[in-house]
Amino acid sequence: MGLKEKKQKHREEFRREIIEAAKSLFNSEGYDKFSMRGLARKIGYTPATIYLYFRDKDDLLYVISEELFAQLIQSMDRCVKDAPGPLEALRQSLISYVEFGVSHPAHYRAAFFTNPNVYGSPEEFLEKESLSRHAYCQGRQLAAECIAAGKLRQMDVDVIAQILWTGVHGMVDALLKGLGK
Amino acid sequence: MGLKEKKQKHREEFRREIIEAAKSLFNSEGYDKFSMRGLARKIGYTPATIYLYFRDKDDLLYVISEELFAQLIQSMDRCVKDAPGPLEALRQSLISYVEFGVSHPAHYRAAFFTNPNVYGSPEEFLEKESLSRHAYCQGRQLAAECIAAGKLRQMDVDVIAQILWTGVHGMVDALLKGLGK
DNA sequence: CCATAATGCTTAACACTGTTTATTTTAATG
DNA sequence: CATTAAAATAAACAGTGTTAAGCATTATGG
Repeated sequence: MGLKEKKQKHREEFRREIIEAAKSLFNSEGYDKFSMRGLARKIGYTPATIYLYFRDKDDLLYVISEELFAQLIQSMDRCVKDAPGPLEALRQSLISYVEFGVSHPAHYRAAFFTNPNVYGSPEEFLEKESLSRHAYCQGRQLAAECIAAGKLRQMDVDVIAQILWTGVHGMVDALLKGLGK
Repeated sequence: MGLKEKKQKHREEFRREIIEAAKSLFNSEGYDKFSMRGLARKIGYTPATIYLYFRDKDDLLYVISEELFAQLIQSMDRCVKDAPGPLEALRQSLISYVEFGVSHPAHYRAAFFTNPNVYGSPEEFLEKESLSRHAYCQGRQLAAECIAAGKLRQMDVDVIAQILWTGVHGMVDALLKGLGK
């Protein structure tokens, strides 16, 4: 009987409503001002209701972050498609990472600057198959292709990938802090 | 009469006691678990007492951070003294920055990864004459000397300084997250 | 059609947080 | 010793994330 499916749909629509409200609140109020109670107020429900749709605050933030990383991956894919070669693809991907970071400050902060992290401990991050991790691996893949094509000096792929990520991440952080003057 | 001075000394000794307890609690419990109430419990006083010695939580964290930056500056000075030339001095200073960061994770997080920041808004950071800022300027000075000595390509000092800081900061962040495998 | 079961939501509480005000205790001074 | 100044506190305010218990409303099986 299709009633149960309709129930399920209703449930997921409400989930979406919460996520969208959370995203909006998150962007307007910033990470530290964001609260479950405030979100509940915004959607016109009791705080406890949110917990029927999300395990806890971290779960909600995780879902939001993952959706943003999906966007980043899309953007990186576009870079790869449009680029004439692997080096340019890598270059543009790194640029799109920085753009991604600076255009979603609160989310970027939540994903990378806070503790306890929404992506759990470093070990959990490495084990769990998140979109965040997927984006990183995609960057590493690009670097590998550059090495294979002789466009980048021969070296450990993980080393170069981490150097590159360290660079763009530091860049984003500096820009978010307004240290780029 | 020297009694008032002795009062003052007592006051400062108590301040130190709070700072030391806070530092210890900070390192053992981490940034997010640190609380004024927990600190008060630790030193055997009421939370309100701390507010007779520090304006608020941010003030206390600021003082702690500044003391750590004083250490960093000392370490950088040693690098400059021991190095044979400006380039090596810069190199060693950058290394000591990373070492500084990874050996004081909770403090580093508080100083750089949280919002609201203990160093206030980016504008306030640039205006206020903090030791944090002093350390940065010292690094820039080293870079300038390298350029002057022809050891570094001629370019805008602020640009190279920010590139370097971005690099080591990203490095520390990656290491703190355990992404260095 | 109605009793039963399940669902969705809320109320109320727990255990915290930072911070302030008024009050009491403690210590120093005239 | 009484008075005054300083230090510490109790109690409250306003907020946080989270959960267990209760109350409706809705769907289902007899």
